[in-house]
Amino acid sequence: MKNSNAMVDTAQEPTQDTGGYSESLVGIGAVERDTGLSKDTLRVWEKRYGFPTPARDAFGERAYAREVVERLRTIKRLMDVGHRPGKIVGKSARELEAMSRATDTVESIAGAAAELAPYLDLVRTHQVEELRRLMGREVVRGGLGHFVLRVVAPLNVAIGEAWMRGALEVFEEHLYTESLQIVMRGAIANVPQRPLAPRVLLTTFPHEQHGLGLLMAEAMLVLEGAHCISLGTQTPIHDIVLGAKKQMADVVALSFSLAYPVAQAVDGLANLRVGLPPETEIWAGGNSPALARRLRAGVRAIRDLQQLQRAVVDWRATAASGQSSTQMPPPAADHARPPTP
Amino acid sequence: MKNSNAMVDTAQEPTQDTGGYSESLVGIGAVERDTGLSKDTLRVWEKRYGFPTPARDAFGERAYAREVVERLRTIKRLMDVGHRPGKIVGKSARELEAMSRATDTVESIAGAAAELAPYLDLVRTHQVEELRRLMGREVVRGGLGHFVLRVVAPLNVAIGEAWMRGALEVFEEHLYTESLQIVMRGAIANVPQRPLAPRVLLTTFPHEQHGLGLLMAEAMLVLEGAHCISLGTQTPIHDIVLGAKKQMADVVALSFSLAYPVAQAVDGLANLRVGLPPETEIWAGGNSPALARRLRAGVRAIRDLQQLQRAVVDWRATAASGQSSTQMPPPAADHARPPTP
DNA sequence: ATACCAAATTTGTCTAGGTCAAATAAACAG
DNA sequence: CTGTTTATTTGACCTAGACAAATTTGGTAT
Repeated sequence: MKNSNAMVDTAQEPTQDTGGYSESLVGIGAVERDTGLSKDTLRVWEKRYGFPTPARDAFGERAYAREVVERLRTIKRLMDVGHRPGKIVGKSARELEAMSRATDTVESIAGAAAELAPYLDLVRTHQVEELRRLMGREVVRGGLGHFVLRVVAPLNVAIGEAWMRGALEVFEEHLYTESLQIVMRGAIANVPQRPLAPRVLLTTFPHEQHGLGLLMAEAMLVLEGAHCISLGTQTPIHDIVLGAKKQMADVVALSFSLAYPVAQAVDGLANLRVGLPPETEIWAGGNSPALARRLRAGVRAIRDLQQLQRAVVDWRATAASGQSSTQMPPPAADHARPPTP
Repeated sequence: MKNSNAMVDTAQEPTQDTGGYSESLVGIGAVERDTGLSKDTLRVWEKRYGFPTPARDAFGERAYAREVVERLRTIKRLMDVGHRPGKIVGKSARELEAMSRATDTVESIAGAAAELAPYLDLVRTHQVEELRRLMGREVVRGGLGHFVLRVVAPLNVAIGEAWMRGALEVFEEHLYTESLQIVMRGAIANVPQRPLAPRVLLTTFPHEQHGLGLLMAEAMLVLEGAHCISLGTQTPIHDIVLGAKKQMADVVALSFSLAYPVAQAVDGLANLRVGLPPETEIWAGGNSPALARRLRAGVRAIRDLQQLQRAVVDWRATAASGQSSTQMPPPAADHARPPTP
């Protein structure tokens, strides 16, 4: 069969520091994966807006330049913030950048706390060990809850922003993610555990790449004393249903990243709802714009991490009448114990 | 725009336990997501093999029945193990099941060690806590190296097999993976760390879903006293190159699962080789058949985990003449310290 | 101004049928 | 039995058009 990524794999030049001119072109399939824009969409944009107008390789197949993919990503991001394709597809990189900055500043003001600078610096200088140590120290000092709410959440925003405007390499983002994951998993494991209600099954839908949201949610839930069962990322809906039943979960918690296709999220949630027994709640959190819309009945949108804790409290209040685990013991203290000080 | 999931949303009946006859039909987009078979593939199968032949909804669009999707999933599974579409697409559910079972027996004989039974039982009965505890205990008792080599490796084979023949639900496999990950990460973090040569950058190529191999490799490397920097899964090749340079890695270690497309692996390795400086070694491990072929010069195939440790020894022997870190200190002891006994 | 409804526009998913290189299997030669 | 052709299989990609749902626009009544 025709190699799905002939161009992707082979045409990719080393891009040496030798200011090399690199002619790397990628196929439509690769662009779909990288941008989240379907092949259909890419083709229809080409026809309607005249962009992108990729070169053609020897076989007459579309060959997109790197910068074009980059621009498409920017466009996708602007669309996620509410812009309409017709207005922005076709605009020059310069214009797009202007728009990005316009939106940025709005959020940056809110987010750009100076306290994050040390973390960002360490990421940019690839000081993994030091980064991990700094995070660990912060967990110990302020507690896991404090760490998640005041450090991780805003840091994620900052990192995401930096990545979007190209200020961060992919591998730097990977280093960050990996470090954070290690620290948080360690911290979660060290929260004194008592199996209390509700039983919460955590996971994401298929194709959701980002697992950090899940980890943050787990942290908050564990602190609240809930009993967490994480399936990791990318569980098919049918299996979420199965798992929830077998584990007798009271709640299924899902995480949706900004990039996750809205249609799939809405769709999936609807399917999940019909699949699960009515008494099993569904909590959906994350940055996805899908959660801004009002969701179908029986799905609760969790807009931020504090709300997640409130949801637990609510659940306990409601469940007090009719559930087996009627007791409402006080939540665990809001801090993790360090491994061995 | 046409709703990608009109049918999914609306036509899907509750599927209550009330033995209800449910007429739930799903659109082609949903099937693509659920099975991983592209729309193109589904349409071309329909034409060539006469299966699946979905009903059509009011708008003339394909509407697939639940059981059909299920059967497609089975077919996909068999294909992942090497069966060709032409031979199996169109076979009845009964025949497919027979094939699934046939594959087992061959491999089962090799793998089925009785010592794994306790683990498998716990997975099948969803005793996550207990599973985690059992694993943790084994780590403490026999050491991390022993755990990885004698338990995790064969267990992975057994689990993979069970999954293949449908004896394991997806969510059970997720539970297993998640538990194992927690235990191993914890154990790795507890190996006394001294930053020694070689510096090894660990990651996988894009689309590689399985991260366990990576974790196992990291465990062995850390035990050998190597300095590991993990980027997690799915790093674009270009970024692996960038990361390796910035981190001054001596070795880039990749993991390839059985399912990973052979062509992409070979291709990617070639690209990576030209991208990296010649003195940076590439070690490729995993179950992928791609590693059985002889690889291009400058890429070392790591066939099993012991060989990985040997590779480290070899590297040190070679590097002794010409590298900065010439010393060859004894590797760390082959066991992790329990968190707080 | 504000709320609400209807018409016009925008947008992306789907349909159909065709082409072709790469991967695999089969046939054949040494 | 091991290579080397040749044949077959397979899915990614292509063009071009149809159409429902979402969004915007325009108008009207409150």
